[in-house]
Amino acid sequence: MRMTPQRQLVLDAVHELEHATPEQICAHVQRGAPAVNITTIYRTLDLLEGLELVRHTHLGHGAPSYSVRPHEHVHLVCHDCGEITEIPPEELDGLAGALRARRGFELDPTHLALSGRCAPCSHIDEGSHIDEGSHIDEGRQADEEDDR
Amino acid sequence: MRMTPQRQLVLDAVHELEHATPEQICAHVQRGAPAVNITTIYRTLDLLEGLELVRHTHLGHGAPSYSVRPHEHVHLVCHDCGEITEIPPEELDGLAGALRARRGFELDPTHLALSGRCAPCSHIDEGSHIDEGSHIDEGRQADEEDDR
DNA sequence: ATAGCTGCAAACGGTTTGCCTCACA
DNA sequence: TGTGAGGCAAACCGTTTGCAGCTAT
Repeated sequence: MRMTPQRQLVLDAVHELEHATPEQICAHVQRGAPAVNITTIYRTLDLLEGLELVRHTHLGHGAPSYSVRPHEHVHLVCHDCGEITEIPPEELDGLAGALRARRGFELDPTHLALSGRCAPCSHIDEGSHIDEGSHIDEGRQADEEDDR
Repeated sequence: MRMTPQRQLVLDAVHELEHATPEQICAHVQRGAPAVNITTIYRTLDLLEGLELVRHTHLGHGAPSYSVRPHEHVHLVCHDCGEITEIPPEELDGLAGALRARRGFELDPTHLALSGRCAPCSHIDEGSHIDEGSHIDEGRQADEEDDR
């Protein structure tokens, strides 16, 4: 395997962006090297994943999110506002131990996100819609077209 | 809203199939009513989900899986062989309580699957590849093209 | 010369959209 | 008669494939 410029660029992009979809990585790479094709992004991500340099996480809907390998954590996705929170994998140790003991299942908590509602969204609902969307900013919204 | 024949058929299919993708539901419905279009399946699933009659779970890759609402459980997906195991949501009560207490996050454990390796796959690996793919049957495999 | 990497275009699976028609309250 | 449901075709996003040309060995 050769570490070509394209491959280095993709790896750099994954490092810089943290939690980026292939499309976002592509856009980032193309800012410096417009000729790079999205096909190459996909092929390279596959390759880097095989080398255990990066890994991807499914956040629920749409495209997976890539991050660099040593940087592992569990993702909590709010399905109201789309906010993503990271927590250390150790918080799932109890569950992981139980699953291993009870059914021999080796949990890999970083590969799939956990879904639910973040604190602000839970509170909004308790107080019967105080101010719809108050803490939701432009960046990424999950209103109607939420998930799926 | 009217409970049209198509809608009833989709709801029936979700009941009968349990954990079916929209495409599978469509195929099932079309066995009895070939004219029903996949568009209708999607629209109806959306609708039934809004009515809280069904819900979908992301099993990681590809299409989500729909099941009837009261029948809830957590899914464990093996990313070696693709096997799906169901466990009662109560097994995550400890984790859910911790997330709620520590960060106000209301976990919805049925919406996203948990990923890892099932017991047989873990054992294969411990014994350094005794018989590659021994317990894996034709139905659904996850070898190379596994996830993503 | 030959392998491997890349770009391009086309296909793909899953899903959504627009539009036109139809049935029914 | 007007509203909403369904069918169809086309668009869409995310991803993969085939193939041809290039490049470093």
